[in-house]
Amino acid sequence: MPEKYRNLHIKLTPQRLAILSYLNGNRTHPSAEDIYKAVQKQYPTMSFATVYNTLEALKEKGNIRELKLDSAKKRYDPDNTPHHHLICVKCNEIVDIHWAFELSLPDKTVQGFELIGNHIEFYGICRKCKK
Amino acid sequence: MPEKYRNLHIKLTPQRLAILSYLNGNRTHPSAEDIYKAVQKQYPTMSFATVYNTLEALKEKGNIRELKLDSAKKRYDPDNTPHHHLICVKCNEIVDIHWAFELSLPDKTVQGFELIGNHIEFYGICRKCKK
DNA sequence: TATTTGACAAGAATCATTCTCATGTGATAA
DNA sequence: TTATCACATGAGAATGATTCTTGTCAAATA
Repeated sequence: MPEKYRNLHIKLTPQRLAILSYLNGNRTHPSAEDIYKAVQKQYPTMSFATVYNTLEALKEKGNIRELKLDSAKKRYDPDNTPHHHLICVKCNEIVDIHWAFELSLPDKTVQGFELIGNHIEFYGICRKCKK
Repeated sequence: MPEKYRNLHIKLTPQRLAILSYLNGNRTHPSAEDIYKAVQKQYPTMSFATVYNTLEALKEKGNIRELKLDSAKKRYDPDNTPHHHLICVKCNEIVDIHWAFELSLPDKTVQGFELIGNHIEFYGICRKCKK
């Protein structure tokens, strides 16, 4: 069992390990379907229920982030260090932006909200789609 | 016909005017269903097709923005001036943040993307949900 | 007037996601 | 060891937002 999964405190079944192994180091920000298809090669009986249940558990533990950048489907990011995203408006490719910004807000603009965090979406056209 | 709709260049039917009138000045970032319910009071035969068609047309003309902040459904913002959003992680209330930020990126981080724009999501807990 | 164009509305279709439920399995208690 | 419990799995049904289809209608134009 990889060191990084030690503190997950969820039952690590073979299916869950396969999902974790697919996510580990993955920079493609896969959807549930991407994960399902990939893991199904190894576990032909894998069901979407298991994929979604596992993603939900990982999300709760803070191991992955759910992205709303793609309006057609949720996508997941296994990199839980703070970072932002750049998305191609044509093909929906997502790349990570590891660059810090100072984003403080004047009190009067937050209307009594207790601020928790932020996330920047950059929009653009990727190299492939420009051609 | 209100001045601001002059340059829309779409056919302004009664149904569309009702939708525009509901959106005009609306700061609640309504979903398609919110719009449907509101306009249905005036036009009982209103259908979702008309709501979605109209929203699509308005989006194309740059009159409204489609928001992806709420993963359960698309929400629409009739304010087309540049601004960011603050969303309550509990009730999904969205408020506008009219505050400008300098968000330039070093070339090496954009991986050949042609940058178009950006949008910041601030997360927090609203006054009501804090109680 | 005849024709064309595009909007409307009802409902069907699609599709991502969630739910249900029967079954299985590993851990723990007796 | 055996019984019980908690929870994961998987097949498929259900849900619900959005999109599509199709027939009808009305305004605009020739």
